[in-house]
Amino acid sequence: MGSTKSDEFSVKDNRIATYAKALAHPARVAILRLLIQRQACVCGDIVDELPLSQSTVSQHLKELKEARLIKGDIDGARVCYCIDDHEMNAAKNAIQGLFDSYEVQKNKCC
Amino acid sequence: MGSTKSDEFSVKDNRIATYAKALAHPARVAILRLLIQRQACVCGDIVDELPLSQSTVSQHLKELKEARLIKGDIDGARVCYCIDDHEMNAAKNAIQGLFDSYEVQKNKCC
DNA sequence: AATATTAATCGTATTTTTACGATTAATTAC
DNA sequence: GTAATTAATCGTAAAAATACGATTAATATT
Repeated sequence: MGSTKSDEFSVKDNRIATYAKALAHPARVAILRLLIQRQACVCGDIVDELPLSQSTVSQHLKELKEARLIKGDIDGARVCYCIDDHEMNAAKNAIQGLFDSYEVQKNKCC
Repeated sequence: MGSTKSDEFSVKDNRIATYAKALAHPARVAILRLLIQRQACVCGDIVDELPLSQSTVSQHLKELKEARLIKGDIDGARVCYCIDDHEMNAAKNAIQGLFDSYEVQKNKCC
């Protein structure tokens, strides 16, 4: 009890939910926005921009990495993060697909 | 400690996060999809379609209502749910806005 | 009026998320 | 080689989400 019954729902709905979950915290949205603006960004710079501790930012980065929306390139002691283009498009299409299906239904005049 | 530091982030990022959170569970995506397909749906019918108890579905409906993505019209003892068109568009635009800003940056050739 | 149906809410257990400080492992600078 | 920097991970506390059964309040049926 308490845990999510993911298996009971369609793969499609789970995919949308997973992508949405990655966007479901303002810190993670802010990180994505930062990476979009700057194309790429070293972890420390992200920490500097956010009102959160290094460890907390690292945790948010991990979640975005697990959702595959970003990837990190190791550059010596630093890690340079950037958007994962392929997965970002997949997320866009998955979420947009839901909104689009709404538009389609809406425009079926009755 | 433990709670989300919403105030520390922009209104824009919080709005995206809030809409995304509403979509961050497959049951809620399934509910939205159902309402899109059928235009409107009585609560009991939604319960019948989902592999969750009545109380759990009610809780998910509450969250979607709080995010304003759906609204419920009372019809006697029943409640008929449907998409809130205005807010659905707002959600679409907010989330799409993030993805679009990525597209724009990406196409700025360098 | 008594009973049945419907959907929200309450209470509760469990899990997950959020957040931080401390530690660790690795690279870099001295 | 030692010290400093960097970022991930560990441990932990607090909060929020998920799920369900039981109860409640309201309408509908008999």
